[in-house]
Order: sequence, then C-alpha cells, then structure tokens
Amino acid sequence: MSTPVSARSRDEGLEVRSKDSPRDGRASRAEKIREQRRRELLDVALKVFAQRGYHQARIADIIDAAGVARGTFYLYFESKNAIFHALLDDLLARVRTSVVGVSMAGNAPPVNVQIRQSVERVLAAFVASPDLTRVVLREAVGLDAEVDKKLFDFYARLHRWLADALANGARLGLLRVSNGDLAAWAVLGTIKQMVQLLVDGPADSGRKPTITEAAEAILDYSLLGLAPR
Amino acid sequence: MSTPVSARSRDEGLEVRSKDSPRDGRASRAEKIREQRRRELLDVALKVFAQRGYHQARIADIIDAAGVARGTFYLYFESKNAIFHALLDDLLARVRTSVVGVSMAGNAPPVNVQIRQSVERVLAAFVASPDLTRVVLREAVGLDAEVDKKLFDFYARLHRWLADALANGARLGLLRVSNGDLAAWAVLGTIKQMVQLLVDGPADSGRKPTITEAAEAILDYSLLGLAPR
Amino acid sequence: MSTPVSARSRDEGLEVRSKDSPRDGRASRAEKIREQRRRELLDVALKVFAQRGYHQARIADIIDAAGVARGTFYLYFESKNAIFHALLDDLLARVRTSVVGVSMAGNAPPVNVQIRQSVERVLAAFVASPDLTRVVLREAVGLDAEVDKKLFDFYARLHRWLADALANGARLGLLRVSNGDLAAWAVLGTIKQMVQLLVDGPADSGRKPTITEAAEAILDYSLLGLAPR
Amino acid sequence: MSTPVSARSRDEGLEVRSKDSPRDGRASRAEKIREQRRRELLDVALKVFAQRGYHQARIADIIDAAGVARGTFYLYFESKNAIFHALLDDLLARVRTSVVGVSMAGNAPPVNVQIRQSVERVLAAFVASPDLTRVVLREAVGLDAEVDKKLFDFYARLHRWLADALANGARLGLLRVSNGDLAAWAVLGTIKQMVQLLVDGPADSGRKPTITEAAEAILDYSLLGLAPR
DNA sequence: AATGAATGAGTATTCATTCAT
DNA sequence: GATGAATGAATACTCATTCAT
Repeated sequence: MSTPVSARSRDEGLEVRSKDSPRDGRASRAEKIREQRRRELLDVALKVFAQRGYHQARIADIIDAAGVARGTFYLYFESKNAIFHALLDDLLARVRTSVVGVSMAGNAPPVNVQIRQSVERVLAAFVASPDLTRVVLREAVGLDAEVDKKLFDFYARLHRWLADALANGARLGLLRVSNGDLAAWAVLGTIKQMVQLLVDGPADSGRKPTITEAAEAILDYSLLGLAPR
Repeated sequence: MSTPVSARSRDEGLEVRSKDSPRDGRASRAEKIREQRRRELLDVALKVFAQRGYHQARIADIIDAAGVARGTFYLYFESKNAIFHALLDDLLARVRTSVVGVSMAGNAPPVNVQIRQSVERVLAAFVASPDLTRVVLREAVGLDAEVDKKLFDFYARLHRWLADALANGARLGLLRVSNGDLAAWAVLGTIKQMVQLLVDGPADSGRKPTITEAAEAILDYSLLGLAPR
Repeated sequence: MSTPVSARSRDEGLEVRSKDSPRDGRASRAEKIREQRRRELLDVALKVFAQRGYHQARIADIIDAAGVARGTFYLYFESKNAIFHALLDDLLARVRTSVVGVSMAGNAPPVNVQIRQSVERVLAAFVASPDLTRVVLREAVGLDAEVDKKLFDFYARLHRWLADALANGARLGLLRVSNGDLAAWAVLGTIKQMVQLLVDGPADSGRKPTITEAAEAILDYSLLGLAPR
Repeated sequence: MSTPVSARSRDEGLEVRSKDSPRDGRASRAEKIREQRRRELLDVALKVFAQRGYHQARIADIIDAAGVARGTFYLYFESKNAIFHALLDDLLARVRTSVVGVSMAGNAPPVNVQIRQSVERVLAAFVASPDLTRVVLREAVGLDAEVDKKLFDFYARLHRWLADALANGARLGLLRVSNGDLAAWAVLGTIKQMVQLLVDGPADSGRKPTITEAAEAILDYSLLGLAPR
C-alpha cells in the first residue's frame, strides 16, 4: 500500500502516505517481503552477471534462477541496466563507508596503525563480495555514461582522500613531500591492483594473498619504496 | 601473407603459393592495396570503438566510415570480434616490443638510467595511441574468454618481467629484498594507473602529466617510497 | 441489480436475491455506492480514452485517475474492453432514445416541425457528451467484432428509421419518391458528418455550428437540395 | 548501389550517385526488383490488415505471407506503422488525383456532366481498392497523430474543393446560395457514406449499389433534395 | 575482389488479468 | 468488498553474418 511500489516510481521523490494506510503490521511485513525479494533478485543477478557477463546475461537467466515471473523482475527494477546500477551502488557505497580519515584524538591508535587499518578496511570492503567486485571491475567500465560517471566520481573521491592523507602526512613530517597528486594516483593504482589480486588471484598460478598481506605490501611498497634504506 | 585471401584463412598457418600467381608486380601491388584497406578498416574501427564503445559500435558504422561495402569488411576480418582482436594484438605487440631487459654490457648506460628508459618506453608505447589504449582498457575486459586470456597473459608477462627485474636488483644489492611477487604487482598497478592518467587525464580537473613526469613518479614512488629517508 | 456483484455476473441473467440480504438500508446504500463507483470509473475511463485513445490507454491510467486499486477495477468491469462497451452502450442507448417517430395525433405539432425537432434531438443526444461521441467515433470502428456489430446494428436502425420516414413522407405526398434506401443512407451520411462537425469542429478553422444550425443545414440540404427551386 | 536503400534512408533527401555506378542495366534491374518487393509487401500487408486489423496484425503475419525474412521487411519499411502509412498515402494520393475541377473550355462537356463524372471518378478511386478503402476507413482514425493529420488534411481538401464548386455554381446561378461551408460538409458526408456503402455493402441485407447508382444518388439528393419540386 | 540485398536468431519490456490476503 | 503484488503471454525491431551476382 505505501511502500511496495513499481520500480518506475523510484525517482518520483516524495512518497505520499495514503490516508487510510497507517504503517501497521501488514504494511511493514509487506515492506520486509519486498526487501527480501529485491535482495534475492540482486543476489541472483550478481551470480548471472558473474557467470555470463553483463551483455551475455539475459533477463530470462535472472528470473529463471530467482524463480519469479518476468513481470515481477520489472516490479523491482526498471531494467536490466537498473539492476546493474543497484549492484554497483551497493559496492561503491560499502567501500565509501569503509573509507575514514585518520583521528588525531589522544585516545586514538597511533597514526601508522590507523593507516594500516584504513587500508585493510578498504580492501576488506571489496573482498567481502569478491563476485560483486569482479563483476563491477570487469563489466562496469564503458558500460554506459552513467556508470562511467559513478566510477569516475568514486575514484576521484578515493584519490582525493589519498591526496589529503598524503598532504597531512607531509605537514606532520611523517611523509616526504612529493608531487602529491601523482603520488596519490600511484597509491590508488597499487590498491586497485591489490584488490584485483585479492578477488581474482595472481596471473601466474601463485598464491592469492590475504588481506593483511596485501595491506602490508601496499604500505611497505608505498612508504618505504623498493630501494634499500 | 602474399596473395589477398579471405579473412577466413588467417589461421590456416602456411600460405601456399597458388601455382599461377608468381610474385610479380601485379600480385605485389594487390597485396599492398589489401594491406592498405586492412589498415584503413582498423583505423576506422578504432575511431568507431573509441566513440561508441565496442557493444554500441555497429558494423554499419565502420563500413560507412570506411566507404566500403558490407561484404568487403568480411573479406578482411572474420567478424566484429576479430577486428577488435586485431586492434588489441596491435597494442599488446607494440608494448611487448617496448619491454626490454637491462643490459649489463660494459658500454651500456647505468642501470638506473636503463630502468628509467625502460619505463618511459612502455608508457610511450601506450601513449603513442591514446585512442587504442583507451579502447583496449575500457572495452577489452570481460569481452570474451579469448580477450581475457590475451590480457591475462599480457599482464602475466609484464609481471614476470617486473618480478625478474626486482629479483635481479635485489641480487645486485640495488633493491631491498621484499615479497618480490607482490611488489611486482604493486609496480604494475602503479604503471597501469599512470597509463590511464596519461591517456584519460586525471579524474579531478588537474593537469595531465607528461610521460617523463609519469615515469619519474613511478620510479620515485616505487624506489624511494613516501616515507622520509 | 441489487446486491453488489462481481463484474463477471453481468451476463448471468436472473439475479437471485441472497437469503440474508433483505433490501434493507444497508444493502441499498451499498448498491448506491457501487453505482457511484461504476460511474466514476466510466467517467474516468472516458477521459483517459479521449486523451490517449483506446489502444494507448492503460488500465493503470484509469485506476490512477480514479484512485482505486487494480483489483477494484475488475470488480466493476470484466475487462478493458468491457468498460469501452459500457461507454459505447451508454451513447448508443441515449441516441436511440432520442429517436422518435412522427406523431399524427391531432394535437401534435406540424410534421415539418416534428421532423426538425427529431433531428435536433438526435444531434443533441450526441453533442450532450462530445467526449464520448468523439471516442466512440474515433475508437470504436474496427475495435472488435462485437463493437462492429453494435455499430452496424445501430446504424442499420437509424437507417431503417430514416427510410421509413422517407417512405411515409412519400406516401403523404410530402416528399419526392426516390430510391428510398439510398436516400436514407445519404441523409444518414449528412447527419453523421454534422455530428462530427459539432463535436470536432470543422477541418478548416471555421466556426463550429450550433445544433440548430446543423439541423437547419441537414433539413435544408436534404429537403430542398442545392439546385435553385 | 543507388536506389536500393534501407528503409531508414527514405528521408535522407539527396541521393548522391557513387562515382563508379552509372545507371547501367544492373542498377536499373535491381531497382525494378526492389519496387516489386515493395509492392508485394504492400499487397500482403493490406490483406493482413484487412483480415486482422492493424493492431492484431503482426509483422510475422506479413512476412510469412510474403515469404521473406524478418529483416527484409525492415529493408523496405521502417516499421509496421510505416507500411500502414504507405498504404494510406497510396489511397489518398489516388483519390486526390481523381479530384479535378470543372472546365469552362468551349469544347468541354456540359457542367452537369462534368460534375457527375467528377463524383464518379472519386467514388471509383475508392472502390478500385475496396480492401484498402475499408482498411483505411476502419483502422486509420485515431491510429496516431500523423495519420490523423493526413486524414484531416485530406478531408479538408475535399471540403475545400466542394465548397469552391458550390460557390462557383452559385455565382453562375446554377445553385442556390446557401451556407456554402455547411453545405459542402453535407455533400462530403453523403459521399463518405456512399463510399462506405460501395465497399462494405448496406447494413441491412440490401443490394450494394453500383458506382453509377451511388453517384446518381449523391447528385439527385444533393441537387434536387427530397422535397417535391 | 567487391558488392549489398537478404537473412533470422535473439530479447527487453509492457500491461491486462488474477488471486491471496 | 478492496487491495496490489504477481503473473506471463505477446512482439517489434536490430544487426552480425552470408552469399549470389
């Protein structure tokens, strides 16, 4: 009555509450069921996208796997594209949430520990859903303009975060002053590569690193460099 | 490849010289023309892929822009997929060629200079065709299994090269001994990010670096790290 | 029809009074509410059909505009087609009612006056609901076999009425004897055109005639013809 | 090369002749074949539309009946709608051509004869393709805005022609001066009804009139009226 | 070699109708 | 009676590829 709405209305903005539908138990349960279905569809779609790729994936694959009727899919998502966007948003939001600044509070852990935790948190946010990460990394680039913009903004945000962290570190004398922007891109490149390693495994048949190892490698490489000290 | 042949035969291996076509002037000219057309189609296809993306690109776009008939396209390339592969192969081959080892010969430049030149050569190989690099970077991932394998092998090769270089450096006492494999991936991630920066520009509206700056950043970051020395 | 029943039962013929629903106030009120809703739906559907055309009109348009749930619609009408039929029946019934014969009673107005009134009544019956007339005229033809038959019968009836009137007129010496059937069709064509003019306005940007003018034109043209007398 | 073009290009305007394709026999024959196919498709589509109605007709019906592949249909017509438009245009053009003014030349037939011929020509233009006329009459109204406009303009044109003819007749003293516009609409209504009679037959099981009878009835009714003279 | 007309497999989306609550 | 989530049949259109000329 109030919440379950066609996928179409997702952009309609204000939801008007109908006069005789208080948020009673029935509505609330319906809402819960709706959310479950939505999740189920997202999960199934992720599997399908992971297996066949976005372009090869057919709506039929998704609804067959989910065991719902064709129309039901469109009750929850506007289009094939929309469900991909939902998946993408899920991942990006999760990663964004995992990105936090360094606290200078007295009771905060030492800076270097905070940094390590921060990096681990970001990696973990990706690795928590390896399939999703793989799909987003493989299928999202160049899919459509909107997806491009989301990724662009997402990376720009990460870059900003890194550049700020570098600038702060330099101010505190913890880091060498370098071309901060380029260095931030370099760090980002390292992180992206480690994420790929974590979800895909290495190209050669080597061992897939753990999150801790990957974070360690990032910090070791970024901070100390490869030259002997 | 001498006599103009259908695209079908590209995998036929040995080219048998037809008995009544001596490598005379006529045949040679035909061959030249054929090669020109092929290039023309590749160039045009690159533009189309760059503009519309692989999936949005239609054969009609390519032949219209090239001014040839539909059937002619298939005389030169087996399929839409095949012309993409040709483009991909072009880029990968060019980059592969640019990757050379460090020479220990007495008359060779100092090692650090050689390394810098090597990195610059690789970046230059990508940047020489920014459109092609962009297309391959954006469209190739997840396109089909064969493309995936090519990229996988390509990156594995680069990784191997870097890992070997790192191992050599360590042996010579020029580099810290670290987890060589992971470190090589880290360097590769940095390089990939710099290539993207070079062909796409930075996410924020900053300045696009030059090849020299990018190479400088890679080496500075990789060798010295961000921590003060 | 007393107790509110599903749309399904509209053809069930005899309505059996359920044993425990005496025609008490409650039932009667329910009936009234039901009738109101039905009208509301008809009115809304008319607007929707007028605006978007039958084929473009979606049930969603109707229930949204009416503010009822999907299922409710089907409580009142069997199908989208059925509500159109109801609308069509409304108009045809109203027009049929407006068609009356000429009275020969002594106290009746003169025949020519009666005829004029008759024509005006028919025109008025259409013009009373210009939207409905427009919808029926535009959408009904070729919609389905049943609609076709209704229109066919309706026009056949009008034609019969006109043919009889012509025959009577001829018998009374009031009219020239002509090919009565064809002449009746001719009159009918004139009337239909005037109805269209009355609800749609003329093709050129001329003035829309009044009912009186239209009736006048029909009679003048039909009776006197265009040749000088 | 020059003429056979995708349906898409029908509005591209100027056809540029490719440098090495003189209008030789091959091109000319291809053009002829193309025209034949187009006609075949039009004929088949007409049958399908006549049998099932526009909305019930599926592209599959047309291509099955025509024995061509799906894609071939779209080589000749942009869409289902487009082929209907082509059919509509055919009929309207034919009828428009049949409408000619009255000649005042000395050697011209008497005016009344010319008028009768004119009316007969119009009727004949419709009746020459009863199926097409039926389809256009039944399916075109309210189909889409463009169709509406075409019909609107078509009837406006016919009305103008009639109104002019009436005005001329009045000036020459051949006709009563009346409300010319309304009278022209009345005549048009009569003609439309007769056309319907000619292609559909009368509602009652009477005899379908011949063109001559229909034209006779129109003139008799329009000129002399039904009142005794 | 070149052409371009013909082919037909492939699929996302709509919306009238149903029925469990 | 009322609701609205679920259903699934139905179909126009695209475009890579083929092949007769």
